[in-house]
Amino acid sequence: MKVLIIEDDPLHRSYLNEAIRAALPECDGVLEAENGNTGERMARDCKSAHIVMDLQMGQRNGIEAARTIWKERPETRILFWSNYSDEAYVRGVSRIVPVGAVYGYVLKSASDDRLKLALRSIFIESQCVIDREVRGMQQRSLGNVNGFTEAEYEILVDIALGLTDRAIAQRRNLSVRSVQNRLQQLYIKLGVYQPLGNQDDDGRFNLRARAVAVAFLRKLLNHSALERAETDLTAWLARQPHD
Amino acid sequence: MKVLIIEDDPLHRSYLNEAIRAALPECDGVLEAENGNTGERMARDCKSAHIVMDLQMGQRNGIEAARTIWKERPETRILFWSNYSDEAYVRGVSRIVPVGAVYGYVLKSASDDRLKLALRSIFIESQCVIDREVRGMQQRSLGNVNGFTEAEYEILVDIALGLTDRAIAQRRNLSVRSVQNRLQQLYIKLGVYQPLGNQDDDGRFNLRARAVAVAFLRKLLNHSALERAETDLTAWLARQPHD
DNA sequence: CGGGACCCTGCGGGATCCCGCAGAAAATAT
DNA sequence: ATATTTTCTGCGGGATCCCGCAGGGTCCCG
Repeated sequence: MKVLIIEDDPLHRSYLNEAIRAALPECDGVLEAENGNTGERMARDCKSAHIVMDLQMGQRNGIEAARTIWKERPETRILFWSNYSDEAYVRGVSRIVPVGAVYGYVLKSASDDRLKLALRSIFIESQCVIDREVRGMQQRSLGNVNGFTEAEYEILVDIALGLTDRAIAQRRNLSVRSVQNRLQQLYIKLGVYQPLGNQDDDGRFNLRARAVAVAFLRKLLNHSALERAETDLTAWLARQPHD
Repeated sequence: MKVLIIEDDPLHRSYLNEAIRAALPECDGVLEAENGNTGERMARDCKSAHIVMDLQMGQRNGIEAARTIWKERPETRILFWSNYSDEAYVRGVSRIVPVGAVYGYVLKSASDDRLKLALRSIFIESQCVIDREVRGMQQRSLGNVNGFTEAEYEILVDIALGLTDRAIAQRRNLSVRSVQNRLQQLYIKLGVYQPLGNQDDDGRFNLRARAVAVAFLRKLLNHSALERAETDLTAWLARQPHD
């Protein structure tokens, strides 16, 4: 059994290495990659079915890497070890995890023991381990009390990218009016909507831009989510016949 | 001589601690704080004039902390030790550094020796040390070849917050038309401007929203910059007589 | 002093956005 | 199968945005 570490911070990498050797004596080899690209390649080459990786790396995003790795071998077990529990990350992960896959999500702030326990649970006992904090957010997010539909999230990303209503309609196969309906939904859920009576702060905010701002502040969006969306968008634009 | 570490990652904290002891044998005490708030307090209490801190901490942003620390004692020497060289960070730092202050900015990816050298330069020899990569960005940014004016950056932040033209005009004491002029400048510099002939991708993008997206992708803006701007904004809103 | 470079400002118009209203279509419940 | 809810859609109008055009300041230079 081999374990692959994908993590760009050398300190964290060596810490992980040590933790893995301590927690998994049956492991006979720990490999290290310092970014998503080489991580993917090494996963492919050495057929390691056990991976620990950081989200948020400079070169190539952890989620991107995980997606392609899982696409090639869905039975791979991945433990995400991240600094943050941004909704953007959690959503990004749950979007790509294959059905029935074993994975984990623990925060770097977790204790030593917790990490080791997670390692054993996932790699030995085939059991998912999601950090309590992350799990809580997941519940809130998907259990639709104040959570965002896939449709709403999608349109949020679209306006964050700077698309017009018309472009979004085209992309999502909707009428312009429907796009605007969804936007209204979004504005309401983000608490940005302005009932007409409000004289105080009326007209101060451009709803569209404001929605993106609060989404960022709430960490519903973050840099890597935006980056991912941007590459998706350019791919779509390229496929598009020029009007 | 005492040194104060402000850094939320325990691994990095202990690494720093070790590096400081090794590089500065004349140092007779290393203190640690795990977020900006306690960092500020400790800086105030123990009158340490030598600080090493991370930007990007969960609790309270490094830049915020540095600002208040420098406001209280401008002669404090601060070494910023950060993962990234986002333009938003660099700009944020250079905005708050007092005239004549000694400070440094080195990336976490720098070698051991580089860090130790920086520590000695700043704390012993009173010399500023800016990482080459950061310095490069600073030049490009301020030497106005493709760099952004303070005015342009300001209006970028304003639209990122979701303000309307009118609100911006009010806030910055300008006419609406002037705001729009600056926006046009911004659009051009961000490479978002659409000359009218372009039939291909004409009308796909909402310039205002697109500008914000591009700024984020280029790391001209990031979460902490936005957060800072948001608190400034709410302060201004509170000061504002209701219409 | 006149010319030039720059920024601020008003005007006007076309494009876009925001959204209430109301009917059609689809999904869901009873 | 019918009722109810949800979603999609067109229409229309007011607000906002985007920006060309032109006039008015300020500052600098010859």
